[in-house]
Amino acid sequence: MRGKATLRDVAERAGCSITTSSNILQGRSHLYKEAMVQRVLSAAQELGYRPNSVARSLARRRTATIGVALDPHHTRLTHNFYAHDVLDGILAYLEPRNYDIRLITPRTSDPATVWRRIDNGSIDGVILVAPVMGSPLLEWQHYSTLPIVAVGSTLPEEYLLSQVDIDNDAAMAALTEWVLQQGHRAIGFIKGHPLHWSAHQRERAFRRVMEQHGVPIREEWILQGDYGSESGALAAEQLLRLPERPTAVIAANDEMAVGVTQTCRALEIPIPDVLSVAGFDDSYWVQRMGFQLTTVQHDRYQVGYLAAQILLHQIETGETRPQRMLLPGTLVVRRTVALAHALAALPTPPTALITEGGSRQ
Amino acid sequence: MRGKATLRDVAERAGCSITTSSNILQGRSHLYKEAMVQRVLSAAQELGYRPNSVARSLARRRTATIGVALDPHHTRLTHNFYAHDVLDGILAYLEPRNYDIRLITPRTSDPATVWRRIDNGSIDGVILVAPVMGSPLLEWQHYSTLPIVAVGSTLPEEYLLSQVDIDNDAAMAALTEWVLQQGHRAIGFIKGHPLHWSAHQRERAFRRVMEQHGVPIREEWILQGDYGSESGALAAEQLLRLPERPTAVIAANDEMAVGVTQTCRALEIPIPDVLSVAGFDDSYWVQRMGFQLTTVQHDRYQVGYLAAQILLHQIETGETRPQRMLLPGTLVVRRTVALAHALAALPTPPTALITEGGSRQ
DNA sequence: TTGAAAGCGCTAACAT
DNA sequence: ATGTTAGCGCTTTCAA
Repeated sequence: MRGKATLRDVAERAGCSITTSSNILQGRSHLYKEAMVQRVLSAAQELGYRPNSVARSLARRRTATIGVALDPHHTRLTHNFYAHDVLDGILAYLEPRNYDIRLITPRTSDPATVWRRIDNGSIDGVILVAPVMGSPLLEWQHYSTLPIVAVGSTLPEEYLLSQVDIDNDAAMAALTEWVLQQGHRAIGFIKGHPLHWSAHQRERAFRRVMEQHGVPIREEWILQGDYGSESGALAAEQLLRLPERPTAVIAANDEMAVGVTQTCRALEIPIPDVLSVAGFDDSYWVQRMGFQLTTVQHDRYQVGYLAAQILLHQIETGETRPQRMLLPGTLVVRRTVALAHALAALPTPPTALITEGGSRQ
Repeated sequence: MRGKATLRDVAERAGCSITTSSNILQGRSHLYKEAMVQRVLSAAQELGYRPNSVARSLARRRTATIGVALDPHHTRLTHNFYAHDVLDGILAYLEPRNYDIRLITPRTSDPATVWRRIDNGSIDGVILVAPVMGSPLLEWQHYSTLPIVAVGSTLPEEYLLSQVDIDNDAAMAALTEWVLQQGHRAIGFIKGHPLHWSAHQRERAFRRVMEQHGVPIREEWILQGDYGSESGALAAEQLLRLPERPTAVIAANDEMAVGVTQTCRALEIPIPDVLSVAGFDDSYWVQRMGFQLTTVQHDRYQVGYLAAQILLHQIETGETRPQRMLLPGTLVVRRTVALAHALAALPTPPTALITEGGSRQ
């Protein structure tokens, strides 16, 4: 019985038409006499009636479901903390609005296949999570007319997509500025995964600020990483073997920064006394595990939340002109970046800033 | 045009009936003449036809979608690494079978509301992820007849649910055995969150093994935690303030074990020289962040994978008798548990065992 | 105030 | 080898 009563059953029991039941159960009871309303309501109650959302979707041509598509490049959700925060934000926005989420994790790179799965009539719109360069997700133009919002990758305009992301450029610029303000001039940089736009944006910001301050960039101190901690550890090994070492290194994300600290521990190079290390992202687990990493914090939850909001707006209004939204980051000063030895006191840190744990020892 | 061609359009263009198109596009082309097949196929191709999955679901009374319901107790996916692994496993099983996933994250504790969202005709079955004691997810009996599999919580039989989980009891027993074998007799224990069945199961296993070995349990060394690292840190503080301290402490999960190491660092208590610490779960991030924690590893991915498999089996066969499947863990010996001072060489470790990093220094 | 009827796009018996 | 027909369970004009 339960879970299978249909509108027709309710109508029969209440002694009215299906239309009437439908209307009343959808809240249009002002059209009917109080008695009718009661009959329908209690019939539904007694039968444990619950509308079949599939039938409803078909009739309404609206599914109240949005898709969340993860880039096939990120094969495992587990290892993709970015997605977790974003998903949380998306869920937080959608849940109270009675939208459901369909998780789509294509395992192929063929856009036709990918988009056949995404746009098959079961969702009203889709959020693309951190599409990398060459992602099939970005080839939507030939395959779908669904409202789309991309998050976690600031894409070139030509993709014609609404986007919400953190402001990689501004945040990395601020971080670099700050490291410079601490008196460092010999600064290394570990780049992120080359298929991620963010990696390039972060690197570019670093370079620009260095140039603006007239600080020379030593190319041998710029190393390739892939956002994984091992790559950070490896890069650090290379870096620290060099005859001339930097006094500080900025990693394009926290995980690589942790890799650097691991190498330093192995090599007995004290942080920050001999080498200052800065990360980027303020990753939950890094923070959680007690690393006192100086980094930049972002509200990725908010990224998801806003993306969902924009998407729903697009769905509901039909207004689908691409818009881009970049959220600012916040410098988080902890303990892994020290004043450079040579120089003494310098102007105090910039505006937006969190200081934790007091002293920068 | 794209995305909106219907079966009817295809039929018209191919000059045949809707049935014919439907049959051919579903792969029943052996029924038809080659010419017909070609006409339909190319008509579909030209129109960019893609079946509407909502309509198909309604007609077939099958959605090819399964729900993954997260316990409302775990408000944020971000902080719930358990769910990540399990989700990965679920996705890995379902993706190639063309099943989709609907993520359901109820924010209320009212079972009627929760189940109205879950069982609304849009899914063929549901996986309950780590339901805690008192979870609305467990009140399915009055609200749903859907096939259900619970993962991440080994529930009492009376819930009449199929379950897949790690074998908390056996794994904690093995870990405790091993700590005992290292010569420790003064062993503390930090309990997990009291609403999790796993917390009780782990504690019980610890106690049982201690008793079996005739090692007295000191209740002041058994502390309450909540699976969070702060709770581990706090518990350690209490523990280490005691006049008599244990030589080893087992935390009911890795995160709390990390908390313990943090307290130890602050108090300058060397691990494992003065205090041995063991964790449980072999969490990805803990491992990743370079903690050399001795712990127990579980294949949570496999838990998800199997759960999906069992669920699909139930859906496809109608066979819904509850079954329980517990996966064994593996001891992972790293560096945070040392031989107890008093005692020298003891019998070598038990069977299933991974040794990493060589020496247990 | 209520109900009849058409239809959402597809599937699947059951003809022919 | 192909088509007719009757739904799936609901929404929504439109008429009464």
